[in-house]
Amino acid sequence: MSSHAPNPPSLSDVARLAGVSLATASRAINNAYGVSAATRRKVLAVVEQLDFVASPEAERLARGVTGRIALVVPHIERWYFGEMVAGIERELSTAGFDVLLYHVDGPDDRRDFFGRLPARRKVDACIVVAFPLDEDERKRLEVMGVAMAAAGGQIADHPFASIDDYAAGRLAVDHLLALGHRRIAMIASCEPNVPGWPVNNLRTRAYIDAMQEQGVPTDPNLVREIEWSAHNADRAMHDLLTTGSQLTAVYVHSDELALGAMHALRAAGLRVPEDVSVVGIDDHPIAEFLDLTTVHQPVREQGVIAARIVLQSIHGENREFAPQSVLLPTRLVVRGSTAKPRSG
Amino acid sequence: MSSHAPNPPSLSDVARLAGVSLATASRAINNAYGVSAATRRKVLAVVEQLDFVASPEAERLARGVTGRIALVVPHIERWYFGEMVAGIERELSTAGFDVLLYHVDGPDDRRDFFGRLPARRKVDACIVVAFPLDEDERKRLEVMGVAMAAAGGQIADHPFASIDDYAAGRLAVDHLLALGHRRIAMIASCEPNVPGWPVNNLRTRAYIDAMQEQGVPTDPNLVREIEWSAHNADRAMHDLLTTGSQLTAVYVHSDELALGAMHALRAAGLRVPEDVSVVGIDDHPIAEFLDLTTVHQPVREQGVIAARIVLQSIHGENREFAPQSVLLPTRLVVRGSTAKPRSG
DNA sequence: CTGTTAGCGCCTTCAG
DNA sequence: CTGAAGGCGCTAACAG
Repeated sequence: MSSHAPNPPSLSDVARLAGVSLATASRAINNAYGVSAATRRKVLAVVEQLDFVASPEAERLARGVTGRIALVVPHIERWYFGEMVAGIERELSTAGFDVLLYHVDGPDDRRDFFGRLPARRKVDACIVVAFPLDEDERKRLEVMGVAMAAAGGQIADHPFASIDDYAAGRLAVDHLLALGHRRIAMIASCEPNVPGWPVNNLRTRAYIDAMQEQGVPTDPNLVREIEWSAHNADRAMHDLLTTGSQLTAVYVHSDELALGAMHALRAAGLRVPEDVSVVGIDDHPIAEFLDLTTVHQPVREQGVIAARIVLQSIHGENREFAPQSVLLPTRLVVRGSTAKPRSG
Repeated sequence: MSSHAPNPPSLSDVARLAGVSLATASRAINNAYGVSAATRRKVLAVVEQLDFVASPEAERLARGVTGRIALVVPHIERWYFGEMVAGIERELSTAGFDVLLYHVDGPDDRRDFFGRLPARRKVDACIVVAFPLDEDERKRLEVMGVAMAAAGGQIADHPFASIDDYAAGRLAVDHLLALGHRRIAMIASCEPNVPGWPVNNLRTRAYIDAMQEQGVPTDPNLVREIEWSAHNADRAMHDLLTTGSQLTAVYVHSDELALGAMHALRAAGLRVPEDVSVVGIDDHPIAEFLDLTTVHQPVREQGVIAARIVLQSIHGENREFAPQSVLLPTRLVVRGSTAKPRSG
């Protein structure tokens, strides 16, 4: 409990004060076999007294592992990502690992991160959160040469924890269809510069399939693709409305985008759900207070599982043993933003 | 670009292949003085070829610094905290530091973190984000013996970057008062178990002072203190309404709480701002879409400045040189949730 | 300008 | 059960 401004006590201090050798002190502290109970007690007493903590640098240099795991995450200010990080951090720190945070947001960050790979040689594993990577970026990650997992997404053939975005999308669109809607618009989000990101494809394909299965022709005039932001969703909704497409419902790729869409609806003097039904995806905490019908996904859990996956592959490195990927379930949460179409 | 599964190349590999000594290789790589251009080129070529990266453990063991900074943050899933982290991370990584993330949420996390101090000996400095600490926790933090700064709050006499919560509160309440409101309710948030946390005091005191200056008696029936959550705000608003306190406006300590309050208002069949005006604090991204009048605070900037503060104190450790704390400005953002009182 | 020599603080055979 | 000695990979004087 004493504050040591000058030099932290070293193992040799402990050894000297306890009257044993360095080796013995080390063994006692690490609970290794072959130390008498009395000796260990003596050493630990000194540790306590000196408030000794081993230098991780030295410890790890000698041992050859870092005890750290890199967490690569974009948009950390958004609920989804923060929630994911919360789950991951808890699991990792409980397992005794430290989390090295790499926030990769804009294209510059991105180029910098994958170019320099600042986490290289600093971690035992790496978790990438819902991050669409291009081919080059994936290759760069591999040169880190450590275990890897994806949370809320999928990267090459690495193990992952995520949801089935297609199923989630179907839940939302099928709900609208079941209510009797036919003129259903979609506001789809797409990552800039990464056209192939699966999430979008799947949530979009769910829409297309669901409509077709009901024999409803999908009308390009009812679809808008935007870069993720409530502003863009607001504008897209406004656009959809003025284009005069006679929609009775709108399926939005996420709740925060739905917020933007609802704003545009209100601005246009339309009521939800009387005039237009709205359904989102995520079950973001605000959804409840917006009375928004949405598809719930367990976010924190995805983080927890991704963390367990890398922990597993760190520990089982030697044996041939591939961790299992996990797809978590989603469920429709019906609130007040959806209803039967007026003229339905 | 080659992936090295077996053993990463070491400095001695580089030295051998370049035909120089370890020391020279090290100097060439670290841009130290006293290396001929030709030699350096040769060494760097080998570095490139081998895709060599120095072992941070060894580097730091030898150098005596860690190149890491601890970030202690609660509630990372909330916008405010995520935004703060984004600002801090960017600044630190640009300066070449790695960020060790410690998410401290519930009481258990808390006890664990301050008990074990997992960051001890692992970092050169520590940034604490808007975290109310009790006396014991602050003392524990000191034993880490490194530079420290607070972002969005204040800790003992450490330098900090935050806003003037009193001024922010005044901006909100004075606005309501100026519109003619007199029956103004307040929904105040308080951290559990930390009654003395300044933020709440200041935002609350702003309310009290503002009312008194206008000669409006503050009525305890118009005030509710809750633990931070939109749910609690919802309930508090409901309670305020049913208590029959004849309020015409409500001042809420933050935008996310205002969302809950607005939900209760809507549920009660009341309209904003026709029946009740609502004002929040933060200028959370959703505020715009809720058409919520609020007080803007620069969150990311607070993070950036806190980061600069610790960087400064790391570099200026030797000289007597205390970094300056910073109070960032806030401003009222008037939207559609506030208006003159009906009977005003 | 470059090579040699000690450590940095701890873990880990290998003897005793 | 315990001590002595070497080494993890790199940096930093100190000589040449």
